[in-house]
Amino acid sequence: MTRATLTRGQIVDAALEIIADVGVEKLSMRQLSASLGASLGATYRHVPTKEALLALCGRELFDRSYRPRADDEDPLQWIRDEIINLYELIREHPGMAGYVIGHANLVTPELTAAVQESLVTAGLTPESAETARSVLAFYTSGVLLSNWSVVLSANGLPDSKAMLAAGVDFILRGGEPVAASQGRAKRIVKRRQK
Amino acid sequence: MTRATLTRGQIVDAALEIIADVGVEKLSMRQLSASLGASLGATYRHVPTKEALLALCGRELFDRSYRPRADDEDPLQWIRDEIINLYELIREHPGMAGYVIGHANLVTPELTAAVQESLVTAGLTPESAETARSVLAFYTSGVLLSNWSVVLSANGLPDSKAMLAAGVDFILRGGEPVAASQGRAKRIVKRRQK
DNA sequence: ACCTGAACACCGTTCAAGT
DNA sequence: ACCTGAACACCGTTCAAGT
Repeated sequence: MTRATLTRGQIVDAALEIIADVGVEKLSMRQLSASLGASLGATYRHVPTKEALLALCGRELFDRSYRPRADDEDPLQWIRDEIINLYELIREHPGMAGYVIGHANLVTPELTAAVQESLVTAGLTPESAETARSVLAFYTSGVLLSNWSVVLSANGLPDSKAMLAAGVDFILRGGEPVAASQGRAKRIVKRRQK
Repeated sequence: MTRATLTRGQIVDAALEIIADVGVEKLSMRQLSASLGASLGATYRHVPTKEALLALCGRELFDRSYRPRADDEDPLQWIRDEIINLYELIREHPGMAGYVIGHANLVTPELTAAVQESLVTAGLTPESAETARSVLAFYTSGVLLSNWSVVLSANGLPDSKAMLAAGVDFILRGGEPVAASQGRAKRIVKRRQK
């Protein structure tokens, strides 16, 4: 039987769904193809390799979690929300952290510029902002990749997001909270149009 | 043919050697067994699973890089040196970062205590020290896992260690260098006794 | 006890052959 | 053009059988 045209986007979305269900580790190209109602060869026509597909999935998660800063939005709060947004989205896709972070080209020039500008707007010198940017990026990467929630629950700590935010605050202003917590960060996840 | 008794330690060492050569990705239990002159089944008698073996390798790297702080040693400089030590050792074993970091139990209570004490000795309040500790841990994890050197060389930056140290300094004291650079960090790698 | 090596149940990837 | 599905060259893991 022949199939309606298969697309890269469909493959990425289907892969992310399986990953959300069972984790990256248990994703196979065969299962993925089956879930799309396609053959193994068909999938490979649109995606060169499994590794490449996972990189695409990583970028997709990154894109879904990114939200530009509104003009009237507190710059540090925006950074904090962005990090927490990405953190939650990745936690829903076990094992994806490495693919979101692994290849540096995921951090787009736009994002770099937006963070840099936010930090300067918040009062840091351009040089401090550059260092803070890289520290924030690596701190966030570390949090995403470590089995953070395990550590936390082992210590009986209540809220991983609060601790994540505390780390960001520490980096940004030496421990003073960025803002009185205005409820939790708005969670915005863009989904591909069907 | 029969073999002189195989040990877990030999297996871990042989695995790390292969990893240093070709990276984790290309390590197979068959190749590993062959390099030990043993059979596949023999290896599996001493190690329950490949994943478990890699966790052991991660811990071994961690142990090799750890060096307790001398009484007369500057505490912040010690932290900095420890991080750089681990960073270099991991870079020599491509793909191992995830296994060094992945499971939180690698960060032993001893290390946690040593870092905490060093930070307090350096003048931080116990509460700040706790936050700084977790920020440092995640920052370091992020650096280890990201393909940092790629980013750096792309930007034409000269010395990845200098940048790593700058990040640590930023966390520890807001950008002021921890110490006038006294040459590079002493590199101490313990190797298992043969 | 410890080891061997064949066997099992999978992988990712390719490619002739179909429509 | 796009898809099928068999085939290839591997995996990690197990386990009867040997010593």
